[in-house]
Amino acid sequence: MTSIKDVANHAKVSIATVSRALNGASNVTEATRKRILAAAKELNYHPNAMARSLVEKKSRIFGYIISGLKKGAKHCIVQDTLVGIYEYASSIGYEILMFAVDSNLQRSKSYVDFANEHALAGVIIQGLRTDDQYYREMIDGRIPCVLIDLPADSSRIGSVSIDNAAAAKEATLHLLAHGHRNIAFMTGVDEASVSTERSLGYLAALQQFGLAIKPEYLLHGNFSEDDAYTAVKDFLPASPEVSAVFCASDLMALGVLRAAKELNIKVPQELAVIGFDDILLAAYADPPLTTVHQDFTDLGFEAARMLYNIIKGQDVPHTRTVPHTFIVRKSG
Amino acid sequence: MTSIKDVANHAKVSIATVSRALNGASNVTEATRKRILAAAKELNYHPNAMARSLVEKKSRIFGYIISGLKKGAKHCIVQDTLVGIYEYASSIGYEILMFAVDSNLQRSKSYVDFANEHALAGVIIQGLRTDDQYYREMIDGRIPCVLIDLPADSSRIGSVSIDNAAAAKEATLHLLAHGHRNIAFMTGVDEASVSTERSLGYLAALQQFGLAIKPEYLLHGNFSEDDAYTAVKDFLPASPEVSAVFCASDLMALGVLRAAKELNIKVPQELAVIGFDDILLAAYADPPLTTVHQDFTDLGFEAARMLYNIIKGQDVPHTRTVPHTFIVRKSG
DNA sequence: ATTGGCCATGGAAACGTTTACATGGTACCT
DNA sequence: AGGTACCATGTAAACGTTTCCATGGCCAAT
Repeated sequence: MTSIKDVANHAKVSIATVSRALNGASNVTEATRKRILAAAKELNYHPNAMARSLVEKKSRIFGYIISGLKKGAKHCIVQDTLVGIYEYASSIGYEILMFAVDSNLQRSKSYVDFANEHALAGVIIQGLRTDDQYYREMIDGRIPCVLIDLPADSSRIGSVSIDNAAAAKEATLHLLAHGHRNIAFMTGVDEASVSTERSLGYLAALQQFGLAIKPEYLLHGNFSEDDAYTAVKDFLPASPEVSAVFCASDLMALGVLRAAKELNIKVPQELAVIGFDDILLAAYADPPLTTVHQDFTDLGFEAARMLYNIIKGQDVPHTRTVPHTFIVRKSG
Repeated sequence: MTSIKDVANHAKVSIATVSRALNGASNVTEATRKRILAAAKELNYHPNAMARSLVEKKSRIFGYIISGLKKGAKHCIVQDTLVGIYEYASSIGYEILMFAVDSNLQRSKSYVDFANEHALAGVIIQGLRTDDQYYREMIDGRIPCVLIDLPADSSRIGSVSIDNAAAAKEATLHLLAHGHRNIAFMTGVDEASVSTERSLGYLAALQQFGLAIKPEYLLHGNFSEDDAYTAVKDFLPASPEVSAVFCASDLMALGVLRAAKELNIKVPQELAVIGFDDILLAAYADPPLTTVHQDFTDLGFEAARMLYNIIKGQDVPHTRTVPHTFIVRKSG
């Protein structure tokens, strides 16, 4: 590999000058800069990222830390988010290093160590529960963080998400407007803030219509298709007055759809079902799912953009709400 | 950050001994090793990846180079593959750095430069066409490569894929066994070896049944749902004798399904449709797609495993065929 | 004409590792 | 007892950058 030394020799200057010229420092004569640029190009020189990071004590790499990256996922959330992160990162010459935190994958090190070892410029965290073992240490550390779908409880870190409460309220209001009065809600997991936000939206809509809140209408699906299926399979026959189920995720809505089919309950005639996320399968479900669309690519892009702003010390808001869309299909 | 120096001071030894102890060199007394390990743990020491890579001239990072990572993909191939790569990489303490090559994303540098700058231990390449601008340079370079779904034309590099020709033959034989004699084939793009392999399998099956090959039955879908839709929309009405279409990808099969629906052609009664890949949507299509299942997570895992073997100089075969499964659903 | 200041460039340190080589002690062999 | 060989440990160089500080030339001001 050709190093800065080779360029220096070739251009008959010192390595210091080469470094300055290549990094756009002002104090280099135009003539020498040109000579250096020419030499660099001729020798096909590309700076060694590690040497640079070592001296700068900071790499030009974003960490993308995700929880729940596992085989056979029924959605492309990670991929879609990655596209957005990648798009922004590549526009500013940054790379993306992956880290998956998975309970059944015993890593020898935590993502905190991971971030430090590679002197990451910043990390984007997605899908993590706030009760995670290392969460506190990470966001209290010295490495800039942007959280996707997690609340930022410190002004030092960023947070990006859609307005989950508003979206959930919107969806519930849609059901209410169509005459539904006994609407069950399938929650995800309590440790995920999006889940509680969506519950809040659901409750707010009921309240707006002056409806009493029935705790027995809150079902627990753990963001899992199977758990939702099980929960609803017992619940629906026992509560025939329920005419609609609003699910905090499409995956759970799919489970509800499956249960309804097995119970011979017609969707949407006898039961309206609404999901959340608009994963790929939502449009292909039978019937196609009415749901809240969130654009994970946008979410990723905005997260990366915010991260870069934080790194650059820009004084920008550290919370960003990305628009969502309510999509009416056939299920409710 | 605590460095090796801190550990050395704390354990009252030189940094060289610390390095040796931590890297499991044999020539360290058990007593000092223990003392060093204790010191490292107490100080929460983690070696700086960049400093290490710099002196070793090789990082412990795999590059994952993909073509066609874009917003709104209708499949999770990248994500699924990533899971497999990640699983193996993390088991050996390696990380994954992403690189997307995309025509509409003008990167300032090529993936060859990318790999060199980061002194990647190796790269896994997926989705690339062999006529790519940098392909030759990359696989002829000094960085170990494993290709997914690309033929390895050199013994220095690895290649992982399913047996595309056999799978395509299997699918075509299935149609033939069900009485179909006029079977059209929807190809992907000629520059993708999987596409030509699948063509070969299709032709081999026809040949086995002693059927003449009709060039007009070869449709061009460019691996695109819309292109397949367009191609078949003209073709089907003009060729009523055709009773089956075998597509080199599920996405194209989806396009065919859509066209058939619009042409009021019943699938599978009037037209059998078979796809390839078994993407998530295949099972949810209407009717559910009969297709060839390939496990991208396995593919990724095997690619990473092979890459590591190559790096370690293991003398293993540089071509690996991962099992596929033919899945009969409702479409053909 | 001398001095002061600015500016382009160079020298060298520093970043945190690994590792080749040097060193000194201990145990074994003759 | 003297020498030798081995083994644990230390010293220092090297990896390729960036950047602080030094240097020297040139121009302008007195």
